[in-house]
Amino acid sequence: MGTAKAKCLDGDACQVRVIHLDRVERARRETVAEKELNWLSSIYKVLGDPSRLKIVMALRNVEMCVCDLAAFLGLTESAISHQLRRLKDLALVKSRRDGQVIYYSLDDEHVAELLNIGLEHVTE
Amino acid sequence: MGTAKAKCLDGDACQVRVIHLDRVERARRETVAEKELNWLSSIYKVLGDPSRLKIVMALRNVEMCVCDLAAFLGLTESAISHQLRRLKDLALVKSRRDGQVIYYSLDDEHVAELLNIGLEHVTE
DNA sequence: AGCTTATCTGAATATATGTTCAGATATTCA
DNA sequence: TGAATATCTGAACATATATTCAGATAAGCT
Repeated sequence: MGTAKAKCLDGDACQVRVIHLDRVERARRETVAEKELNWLSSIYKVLGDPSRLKIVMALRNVEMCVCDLAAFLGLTESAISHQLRRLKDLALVKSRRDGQVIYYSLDDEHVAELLNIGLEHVTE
Repeated sequence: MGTAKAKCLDGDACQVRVIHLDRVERARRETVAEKELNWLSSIYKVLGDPSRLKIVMALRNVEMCVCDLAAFLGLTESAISHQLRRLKDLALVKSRRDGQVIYYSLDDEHVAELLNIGLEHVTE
């Protein structure tokens, strides 16, 4: 460790500079699988929009339908529907039909926990 | 509750349709403060990019410098630097200078916890 | 002081994304 | 069946964003 001179990777081309080869190799060994990492990042990304986050935060407490959420957020029902689909595609939200009305709620305990940890961080 | 007829909000204009006024009002009462919600969503957003998530995942285990991370991710050092600044602005990552080298690591226990909960969700 | 290394910065570009609009689908009730 | 309600869908547009490139800053070494 310390200030080892730059080393090369990737065989011939050799354009990559590395100071701590051991750390890079360790990171490579212990890295999360690409597939899971992409999945996880898409989950964070979907929560990384104020409208969607407001939706899931509301759904922590009450089951709601599209037009309730539209009234709550002050957005078009169409906009809400688009966002709910993204949340549903990632299995953060589930839906239940009762007649013409479709009720949305959180899909999973993990989701609520993810939100709670985040809230803790933000509210100290 | 049930199938109450559409009601109006926002006074005169009356363009907002609501099925469950009680739920909307409850959501309004229990909602997270706008400021904290925006902050939290920006934290999720910054983790919602595969490159940045890979960076913080690596930093869970080892302190690393810019060019180590560049080698690990296969990206330009400039790109890494840009991303590290975003992570630092949100206090997810902190830095420590040792000579010419600047070492980056996670700033907070909450961050690691946030990542671990996410990983649990993704890896079952 | 110069030279090298490590990191940062700002402009530029190509891509992704949130919302709106207009219209389609699905369900209920008369 | 037809009308009304609730939700969905796809195109379009304006905005945000990740990366690259060229050059700037900061620290160590001779």
